[in-house]
Amino acid sequence: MFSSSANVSERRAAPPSLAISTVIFALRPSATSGRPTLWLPLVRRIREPFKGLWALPGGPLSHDESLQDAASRNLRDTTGLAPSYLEQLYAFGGLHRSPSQRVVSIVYWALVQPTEAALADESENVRWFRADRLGDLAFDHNAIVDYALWRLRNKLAYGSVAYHLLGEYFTLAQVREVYEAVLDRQLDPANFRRQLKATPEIEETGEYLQGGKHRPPRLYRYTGRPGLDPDNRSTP
Amino acid sequence: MFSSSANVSERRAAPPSLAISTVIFALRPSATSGRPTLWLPLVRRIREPFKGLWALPGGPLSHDESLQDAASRNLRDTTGLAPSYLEQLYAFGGLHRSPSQRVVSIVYWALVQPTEAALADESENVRWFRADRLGDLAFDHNAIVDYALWRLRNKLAYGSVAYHLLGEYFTLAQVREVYEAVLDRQLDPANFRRQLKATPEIEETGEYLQGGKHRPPRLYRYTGRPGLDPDNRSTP
DNA sequence: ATTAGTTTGAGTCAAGTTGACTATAACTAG
DNA sequence: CTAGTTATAGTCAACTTGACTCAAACTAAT
Repeated sequence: MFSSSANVSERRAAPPSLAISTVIFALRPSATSGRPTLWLPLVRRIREPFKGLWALPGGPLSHDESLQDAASRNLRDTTGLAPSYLEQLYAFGGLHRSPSQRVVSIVYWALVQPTEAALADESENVRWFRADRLGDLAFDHNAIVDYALWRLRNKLAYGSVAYHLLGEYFTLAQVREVYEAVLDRQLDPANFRRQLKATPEIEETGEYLQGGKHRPPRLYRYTGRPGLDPDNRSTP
Repeated sequence: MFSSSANVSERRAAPPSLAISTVIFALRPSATSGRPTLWLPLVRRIREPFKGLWALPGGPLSHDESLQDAASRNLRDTTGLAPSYLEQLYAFGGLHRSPSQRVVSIVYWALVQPTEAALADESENVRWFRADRLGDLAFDHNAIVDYALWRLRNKLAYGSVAYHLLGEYFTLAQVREVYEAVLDRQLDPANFRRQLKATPEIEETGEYLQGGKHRPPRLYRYTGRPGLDPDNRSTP
């Protein structure tokens, strides 16, 4: 370990250190509108640099775990959550990301289902924030979150990722609400439903969602595997 | 540095080491058909592990260069080339990628123009191979090349990347040949040309390519920036 | 000079997709 | 029983895509 007071020659001599961080997205009802919105958990820095500021959950890579396992553990340690989707985002390795020491961060992004997200740990030093109202984060973490959001929007348009923000059963309107929250624009209900019904990975169940105030919508299920990055390729 | 004979306890104690590698694509005429085909340069391993096998160009990350700079230097050192396109591919960090030591490799992929590629260094220990006929490579490099190919095909379909495999001026038929080489299927010339003419980043020049055996085709130019990953976002 | 061969480049047509919109069905709250 | 609201189906015009035809422009061979 290197202290934050490492001088220049120490810094030059040190090999770049390697860390894993994760951007964790979940849907929570907005405080104002009640509609689902994107939220993510951050942890407060308890030491320099950036002491007191909020940052992405992360930590060093231990020698006996893969990158994805490290991200997964990291997520469980800080929030108590198990992700329903986990993918590598990017390796950030700029020279001046941390003032004290050269750090290369391999960042993952994750989606968790709302049932899980509801029972997530929250404390003095772990808190959930709306993804569009984060304030200034430590290091380059604002840029990282921006990129993760861009990726999420992209994957969403591509098609396969929305369901991992929902539970096992969902209505087509709920899927549309996910799209509307993430893309931040309204979508035509009828046209959206037509597209979803055309994708074979969405299976109609016999069930209906009861207890609503209006006509009960049919429940659907997602059948289909995510993976296309190297770590997920072998599992069909 | 750790020797390949490091014992188990040394291995457990060592922090994972960090390396940069690059998958470099260029177009060269096929020996048989003469049509453009994808080729990439590999370097021969001169020490264990995998001594004698071919591997992707790569090396350690030095403390004073960014990840992208390291990939770029690495490319220049082994092949003498400057890339016209360079993007991060993935960070590979499986536990058993190297038998002797835990290595995390941040891999970039690059495209070089054929004029450059023609004067690339080639030697006993640096040689170009057809991307579809590589044989067994060192480490997990076959999987890495497969993933890079998958990414290339994807980006191609997305639209912006084909021109970086060509020179500054090109005919629409040359662009089609790039697509045919990378996607490995024939495309209808008339429909393909219609699509290209609809993309605003392709600009008609007044020039024609002379010296062909048939009707001289018009020359075009690509105007448009690549970047969408974090390292290239600020440059508009 | 003429013709055959080849590639460029424009256009047509049917099939499929998308966005805007209308209409009906099925439920709840009063 | 009625008004309000959401679910779900359907229509129609605009646009996109793939298969195909055809003329234009050049070279090479007769």
